[in-house]
Amino acid sequence: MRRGLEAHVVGRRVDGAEVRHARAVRRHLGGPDDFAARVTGCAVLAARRRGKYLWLPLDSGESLLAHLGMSGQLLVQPGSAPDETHLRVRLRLRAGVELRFVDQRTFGGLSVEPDGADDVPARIAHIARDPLDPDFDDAAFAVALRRRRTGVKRALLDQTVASGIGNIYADEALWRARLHYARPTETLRPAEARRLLAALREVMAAALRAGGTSFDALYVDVDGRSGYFERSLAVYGREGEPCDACGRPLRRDPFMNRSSYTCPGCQPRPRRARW
DNA sequence: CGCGCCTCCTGTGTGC
DNA sequence: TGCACACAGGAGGCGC
Repeated sequence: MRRGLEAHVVGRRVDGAEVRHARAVRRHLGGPDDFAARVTGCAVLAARRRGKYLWLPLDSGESLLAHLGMSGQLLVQPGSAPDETHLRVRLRLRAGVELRFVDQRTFGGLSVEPDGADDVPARIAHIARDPLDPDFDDAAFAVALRRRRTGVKRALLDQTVASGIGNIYADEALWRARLHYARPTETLRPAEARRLLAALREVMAAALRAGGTSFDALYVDVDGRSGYFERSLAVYGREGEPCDACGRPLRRDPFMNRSSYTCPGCQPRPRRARW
């Protein structure tokens, strides 16, 4: 998504903005009209990402911050294209081209934010670097993990420990690292923390190469194209199917009002479990 | 202060 | 056939 914005949006000026659903800009403190006023007339200088947040630094000194939530899309569309059913915000870039925020479930949203330290909007200063970031601190990650008093998957989903990891990539990385999701973080040995970090990087890099994980038409890039990483999933969504490593049937457990997928052979539940 | 539960939202699939 | 409900889940707020 970020690469698509870099190719199609960076260097353009926003000629106009239309907020069609106020909830899509609920994190913008000034409200929908202020949002539209703050993006209109601004040129887009870059396309940046930290974890699951994307932002476009503007020549006004502020940034247009986006989170896609579960179902959000940023689409570059000709203005002549019919409005999508769940079109929430329309930005007119130049004659005939629009950047559209489309979001069925409206968990995502846009806002205009002042910058903070490290060229990151102050609003997301609490979001850690993601494991593919060149400045990610491996040793600090291991320390932060061990300091937590919770299960390892809960810690992975906490974006202040490391970012960019959601339910799918957590399950895939834990399987590769042969760790159960309920393993207490404080019992992780240094070698296990290193194995987990390496697995996270493998999964995230492979998913990026594949263009992301697209279960249906909701998960697309700015051109509306799906990724194909779901074909490479080892455990997620594969309840009852044989484990690629040992052949035992994969299991699904309820976890935090969602699901965790594990191999009972490769990832035995720890005697002391936290979840 | 830190952990963990709850809520927001809508479309799809399933079971009765 | 139609209704009810489970499920998908990121993240912030808040209770303990």
